[in-house]
Amino acid sequence: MPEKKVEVCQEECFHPELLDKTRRAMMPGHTLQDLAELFKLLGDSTRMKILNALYHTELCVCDLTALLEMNQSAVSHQLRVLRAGKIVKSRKEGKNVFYSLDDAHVQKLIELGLEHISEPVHRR
Amino acid sequence: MPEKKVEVCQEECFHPELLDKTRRAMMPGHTLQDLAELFKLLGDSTRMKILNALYHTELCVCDLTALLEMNQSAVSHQLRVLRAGKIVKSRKEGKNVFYSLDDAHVQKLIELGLEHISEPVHRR
DNA sequence: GTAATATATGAATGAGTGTTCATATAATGT
DNA sequence: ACATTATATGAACACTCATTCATATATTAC
Repeated sequence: MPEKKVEVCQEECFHPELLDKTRRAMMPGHTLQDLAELFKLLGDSTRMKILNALYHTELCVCDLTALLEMNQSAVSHQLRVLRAGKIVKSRKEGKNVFYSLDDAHVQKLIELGLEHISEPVHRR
Repeated sequence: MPEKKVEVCQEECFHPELLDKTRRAMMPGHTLQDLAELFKLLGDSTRMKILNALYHTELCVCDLTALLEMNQSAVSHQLRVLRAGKIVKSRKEGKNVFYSLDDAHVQKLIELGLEHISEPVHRR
């Protein structure tokens, strides 16, 4: 059998010194993982609706359920995801549980995201 | 059969006036959808690695393939996703295709995200 | 105590998506 | 022309994840 084919491209293609430099400049893997996980939390329209609803005021689960016109169970599941990600916090009051945003960064992230999607047509 | 059970909670639970006010303050559905879709693009560790690699310099596909130690096909697929989302742009030079970030918002989003995940222990 | 209501949660299901494999396209060199 | 290399892409597969259903827990009212 001939020697195993190397899976990376040949000399004229990649730029070792640039690669090394880039590799050193990159964030550690676990940081990138955490970042991706954070954005994944924001990457669902149901959760985005919830966050937008909580943007100005706290709301209880059944407020959110009525607002989103969704299954209460689905709302609770998503709230759990957001709570686990430290995006929202909860406060119990009698039978109700009120949710609110837990981090000002979230608002800023949403605002920045808005700037991106409302950008004028891209070049090209 | 008795009348259909209403799926929203009863009087003492939700707050109609607050709900109406919140409803009016919320962004239109398609905007929230677009926002979620943008964040979904950032919500994958492979794509986040690519974006971090392109943070300071442009790179060709095989540079990225070597850097991520992944299948070239997987890298190309993810680049296509990022390109479709207007996150990166490409430039052809001979046999190589060089990719770079297409929007300064992306860097800002990543920086903001970093602030969130590197936040000191949350209250509570 | 029981009944009613608000919320949480586990299991099942179905849709979405990332990776791999095989292959196609495009550009360069001979 | 052919061979080689870089990149793109379609199909298949596996895995993740959002929603639904059923049910459990907790709180209030009676």
